[in-house]
Amino acid sequence: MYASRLASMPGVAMLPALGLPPEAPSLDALFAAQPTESLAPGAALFWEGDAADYFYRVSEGCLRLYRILPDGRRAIMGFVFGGEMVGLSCLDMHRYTAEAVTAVRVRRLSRSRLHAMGEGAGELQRLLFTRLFEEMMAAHRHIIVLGQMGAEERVAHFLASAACRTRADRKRPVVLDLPMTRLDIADYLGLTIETVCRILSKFKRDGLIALEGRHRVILRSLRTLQEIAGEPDGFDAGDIREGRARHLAVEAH
Amino acid sequence: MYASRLASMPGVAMLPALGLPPEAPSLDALFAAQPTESLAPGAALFWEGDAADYFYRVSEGCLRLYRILPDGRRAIMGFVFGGEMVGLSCLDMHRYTAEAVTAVRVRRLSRSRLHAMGEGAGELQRLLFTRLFEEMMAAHRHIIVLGQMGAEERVAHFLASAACRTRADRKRPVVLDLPMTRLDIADYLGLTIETVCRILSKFKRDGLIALEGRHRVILRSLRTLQEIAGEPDGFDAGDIREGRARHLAVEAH
DNA sequence: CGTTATTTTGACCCATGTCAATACGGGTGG
DNA sequence: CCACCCGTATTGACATGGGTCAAAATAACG
Repeated sequence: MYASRLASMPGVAMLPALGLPPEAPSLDALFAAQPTESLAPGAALFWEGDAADYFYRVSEGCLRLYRILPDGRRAIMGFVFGGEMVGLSCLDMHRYTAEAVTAVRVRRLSRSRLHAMGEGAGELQRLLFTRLFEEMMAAHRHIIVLGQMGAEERVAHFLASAACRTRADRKRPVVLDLPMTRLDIADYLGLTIETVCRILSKFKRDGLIALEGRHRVILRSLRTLQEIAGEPDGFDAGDIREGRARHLAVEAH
Repeated sequence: MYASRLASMPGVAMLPALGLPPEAPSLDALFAAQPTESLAPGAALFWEGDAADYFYRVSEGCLRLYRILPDGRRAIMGFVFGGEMVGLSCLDMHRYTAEAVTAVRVRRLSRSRLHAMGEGAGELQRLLFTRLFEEMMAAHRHIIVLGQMGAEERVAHFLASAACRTRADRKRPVVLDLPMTRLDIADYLGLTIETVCRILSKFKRDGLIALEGRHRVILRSLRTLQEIAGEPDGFDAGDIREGRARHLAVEAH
């Protein structure tokens, strides 16, 4: 289970060390100095249990992050797209497997090396902390989706938040390319393939989306999807709606 | 909604600054230098949306961490018991409300001040990172529980992991004091009160637990509960069991 | 084009949620 | 110390969302 590592596994390239402008050692700049590695679809970037010696920045493609439970079920913790980072949220070893959904291009950064040069640079620490908090927020959102939302809400939320990641403006037809399979989506949302399909079909019938092939979804009404999802995220709704709130005090008497 | 803060809100006591042994500025030591504050049951330590100026160490009692969704549902993200910390996992403002379940005693530490002195002390940074990772791991566990496990598994997992937190040895009768209500448990596990009750009753019928009053649970067979929960946590089971694994390749042919 | 994996749809069933009644427990005032 | 009360918990009857099983349709790939 710990076999089949990276296709290419070049030694860590020399960092330009302190040759970078010390005032802005942006992570991006550090990554840019690293060689690019490639992963074929289905290949693993790292396995759950591997030593977490590096973290990564995906420049192109899509990864799925998952754990396999003892009885074989698979829980997908998240997806990573081009421009995003993976591998920070663990101390000593990876807590999940990262596997290429599509062909992927990544650059890696040595954790220990970064740590060493980071000692001085509070700036870097700050960046890492921030990234970590973002992951934490994502985890919290996921917990809420899985713990409180019904199937329809979950799928709507999935589509809506995918749309956000593309920075698509809230205006008309957002074209999404979802590279993962229905099973991936199901394992991510804690549903079954069939349920995901049925709900996508329903959204289609209702004119909320259009499906083109297996991986292209056109959101005809992101607004409506967001409503179904119960607001993309927290805020903007200070008013309590309908009634599913057993913990609220009884109405005025 | 942003009202009713702490009962007592003393200014941040002077830190012994660098008077502490610089080689071991343990967080506990820092906390110990802070005055203790008290919270009555139901009182909030902080609210979702509050500026995250401090973090806290609970010396006694139990807190629930939750978010209220726009439609009034409540998602409990976790519970905090004596000896544990809260309030780290956010950058600028708290992502959930922390509310006392029982009477609580806490000490607070100024985030900015700690940050200032932390610049030099890589040791401290390291401690915070570690705590953060632990929270991350807890979040991941929670995601798996909510996404993949059935009601019975969820409750078993809840009991088993509560038992672990008390550091009770795996040997016979573990006596748990669960200060939260059934509703709290339900909102934490993504279930309803009724389901939680029914499953507890079933466990009782099956001789796995005994209930004493509303808050005391005696685990007669932690082992069995852990099995129901599908292993307390990941490992130790390299073998794949029964069949709920659609993503596994078809059996040999 | 044919072959195979993925997706979609349908029929059916079960685990949980919902609604409603009852029982318990823990505090209060007599 | 006992009787009463109210919030919490438990139990039951029933409804239903979503899972399961099975078949058909569609896409991807050689």
